Amino acid sequence: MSQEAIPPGTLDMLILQTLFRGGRLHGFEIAEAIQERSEDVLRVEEGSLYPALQRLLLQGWIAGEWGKTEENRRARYYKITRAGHTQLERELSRYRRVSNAIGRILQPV
Amino acid sequence: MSQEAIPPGTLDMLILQTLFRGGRLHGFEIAEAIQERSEDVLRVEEGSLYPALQRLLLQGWIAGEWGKTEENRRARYYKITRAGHTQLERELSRYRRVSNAIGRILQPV
DNA sequence: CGACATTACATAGACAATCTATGTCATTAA
DNA sequence: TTAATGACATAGATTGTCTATGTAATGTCG
Repeated sequence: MSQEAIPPGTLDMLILQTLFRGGRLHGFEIAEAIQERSEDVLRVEEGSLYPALQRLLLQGWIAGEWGKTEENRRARYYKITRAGHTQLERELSRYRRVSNAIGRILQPV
Repeated sequence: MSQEAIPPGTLDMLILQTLFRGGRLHGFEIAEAIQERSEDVLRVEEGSLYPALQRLLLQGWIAGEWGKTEENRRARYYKITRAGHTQLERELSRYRRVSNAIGRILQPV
């Protein structure tokens, strides 16, 4: 089944939401979670994921710390911050607003 | 009320859908229709609109002809072609697919 | 009559955000 | 000891929107 790219402007929201739901995850797990919950429709490339995580760190919306996976590999674990949660709410409401607006344009008569 | 930009990747679909519904419209009317039906949430800038119309013309998805508005101004009137309608269907189904996938990620538990 | 706002189309360049391609390093498996 | 995999990372290409600007024609108002 053909996978789709993440629509520009939604990646940060999807990462924040995934961390909000998932608690403490490293990069790979975040990408996997997005792919799985989308039922394989969406796929996050690593070249999009890691720069996005850096942006979110820099904004203070997520916090990260180095650790080890169960398979004993180094990995950076992230969790969403209080400010990140506020930001998530902002992005969610903006997304819904736009989404509904597009829906009104698309809906027949 | 603050307006939002058109999400990247959706403008062509919105134009095609507007022409599908509206019949024969010129550029300005298309932009107005999108803004109105979105209840003023979305706004298409001219710098986005006209290049998009050129793309669609080039692809053969819309056809255009010069005419006069009711106020006697020159304007280019567009209508959607058969190929454009096929393309619209493609873009609609892709949009819904992605939209639903994002919905699954966002929905609580 | 002349200045100005408005309508409508158009283009160049800026900018944002994703992707592709590539690379590194460490661990586990063959 | 080599190969495959997991995990992170960056550079550069690409795409598509926006901002800013410009032209031209019509209608309006002092």
